[in-house]
Amino acid sequence: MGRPPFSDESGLKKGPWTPEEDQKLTNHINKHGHGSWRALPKLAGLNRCGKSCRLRWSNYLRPDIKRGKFSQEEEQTILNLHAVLGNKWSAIATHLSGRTDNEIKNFWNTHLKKKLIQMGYDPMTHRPRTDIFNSLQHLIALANLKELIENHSWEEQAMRLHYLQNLLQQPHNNISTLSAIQNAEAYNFLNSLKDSQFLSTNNNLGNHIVHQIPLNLDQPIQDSTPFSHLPELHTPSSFQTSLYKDKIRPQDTEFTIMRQGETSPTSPWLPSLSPPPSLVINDQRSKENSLEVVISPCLSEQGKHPNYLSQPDSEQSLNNIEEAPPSIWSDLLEDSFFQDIDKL
DNA sequence: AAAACGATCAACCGCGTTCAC
DNA sequence: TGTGAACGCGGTTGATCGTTT
Repeated sequence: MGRPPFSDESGLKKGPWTPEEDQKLTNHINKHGHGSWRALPKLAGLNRCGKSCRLRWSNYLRPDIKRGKFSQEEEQTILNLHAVLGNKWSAIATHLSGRTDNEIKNFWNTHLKKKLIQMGYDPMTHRPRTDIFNSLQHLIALANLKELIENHSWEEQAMRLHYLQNLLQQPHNNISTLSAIQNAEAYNFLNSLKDSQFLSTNNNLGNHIVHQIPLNLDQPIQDSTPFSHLPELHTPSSFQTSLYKDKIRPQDTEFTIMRQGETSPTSPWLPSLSPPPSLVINDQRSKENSLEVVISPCLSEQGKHPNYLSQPDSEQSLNNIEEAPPSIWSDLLEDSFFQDIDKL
């Protein structure tokens, strides 16, 4: 395995290490330590660069390296840590004695990532993949909405945006967390329009929207600023894009602020920090900035099954996604308005 | 039997950070 | 404070192995 030996222009050897080279490197480090990696090859009699020596030692020759398959417990630990740390392989490796960052990275890319994807989870967020990500073309179309709208009369623009608002302000009592997130995305999108140069340069349209905002929300409109009556939204930062800088959400759900790489209470890899949010997540704000992390292998709610990954197949989790109530996005995207966009 | 394909993983590369001067 | 060298990290590559057709 590896590449055939060859040299770079400086004459230093590259490619796979021979047993003789391994022996030289090991002997030298055992006697003198590695010291300066740059100086090491010369001192050890190796025709390699220091970087190559360091890598060979830290990933292969180090005496405390554990070899062989990852155990279930190690696998679970990696999942838990990745949910919190993201692709910080070296940080993850510090919690798995005998495993190198390279090994963990490879294991993640070849096994765990695929496993998560097959189970319907986004390997980066550790959350169920939403329709949003299956509708990339529609999102791209949304990004182009401004341009499209500018080609219509302002009355028509207002009508279409009003339609969007009506969809977004439907009651959410029975929606799942998943669709709540999707709705939040839709809200954020609309809100992004509010501050866009597009609306500020289309005063007629902006005023029209203000007057068209339905008054059936619990929270009254505080002022005449478009959308300002909508409550503050807390969404995972990993869901935020340039389109969604302002955070507006349906007010009957709340989200814990999460930084990139953090996991959510709904992550299957960590024990729930709160009751299962199958319908509504209530007041998670007290947990803001809480970085409490459970690293040990987690158990399911009942404490009987290790987790989703240990189930014989992933159909259950996939079915859960399929059974999620239709989101506002599907309504939005079925609208002829968006179908028109597709034709562009 | 052999070709095609996918999986695996050691090693390389480039970039950001740290440190010494 | 600025600069360059050294280091460390994450992403990517590509040869080899195993499986499927």
